[in-house]
Amino acid sequence: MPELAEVELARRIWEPGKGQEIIAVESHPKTRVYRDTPARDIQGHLVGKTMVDSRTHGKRLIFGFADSLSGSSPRTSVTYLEVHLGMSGRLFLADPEHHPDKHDHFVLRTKSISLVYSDYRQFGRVYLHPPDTKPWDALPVEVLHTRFTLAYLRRLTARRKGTSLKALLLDQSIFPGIGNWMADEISWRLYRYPGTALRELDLAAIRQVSRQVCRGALRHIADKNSPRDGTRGFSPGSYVEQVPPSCWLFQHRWKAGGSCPRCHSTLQRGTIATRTTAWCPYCQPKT
DNA sequence: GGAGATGTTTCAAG
DNA sequence: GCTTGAAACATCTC
Repeated sequence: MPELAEVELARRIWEPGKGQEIIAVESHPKTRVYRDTPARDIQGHLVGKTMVDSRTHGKRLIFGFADSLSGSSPRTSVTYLEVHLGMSGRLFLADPEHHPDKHDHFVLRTKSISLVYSDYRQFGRVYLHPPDTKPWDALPVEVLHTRFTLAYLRRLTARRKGTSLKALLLDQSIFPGIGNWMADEISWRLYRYPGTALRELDLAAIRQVSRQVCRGALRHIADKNSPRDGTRGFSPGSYVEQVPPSCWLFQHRWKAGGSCPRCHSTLQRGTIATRTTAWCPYCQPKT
């Protein structure tokens, strides 16, 4: 479920773990989320370390852990744990004695709280990067980064002229962090049918609107403090509740008989680029 | 009981 | 060699 802004919200939920020493790691080692990094590796590398960093990159959550500092000892190396939430993953806080339920794959214990990673569908995954490798160095430029220029985008899409707008926006190597609902939102704001081939589209407009939507989504969680008692995690799309209803397609797309917030035409639904897609037949006509 | 779900990877086909 | 699309993954909700 999580896209760009929800991933940022998840990061904030674990934020109270920063500066705290991990005294134990509990895991269900056989679940699929450990298909890249075995649970025992994570256990071996994180116990006794302190969380010193947390950030997001697209849909990826990256938490840095270093040896707990004592006195004047020099800065030690940082090991990064990366979490991808897949479709149904979530992070939440629990009390130090939290008893993991069957879908809580991963519990980092500190003296005062437990940091829990839960994912019932197990499409998510965790990676432990070798010490001092910065995972984001190898990741595509983020949509809101200054290096996400038109020239950069042109270079990446040079051979993709036949691909649909929807498929393009969902390509994480080009638009990291954009997911299904954001892709529909961007298409709607561009007044283009999501199945339109890239050769018929204006890449500068795609760049501009995708940045708008990313910025807008992040802005609406900016004022939210990370929940101190965040034991319930977050619900999908919870942050968009504050968006004026008339301004976002998102608010309407799943309602039965949902209508376009601009022209009030009944939204259409179908599968484009293998994903459920909603669009307005009047504002986004097939060409 | 059946369909569908806000994601990614793999593989086959074009 | 590149792009595209379907299937698979595992479980819950409607």
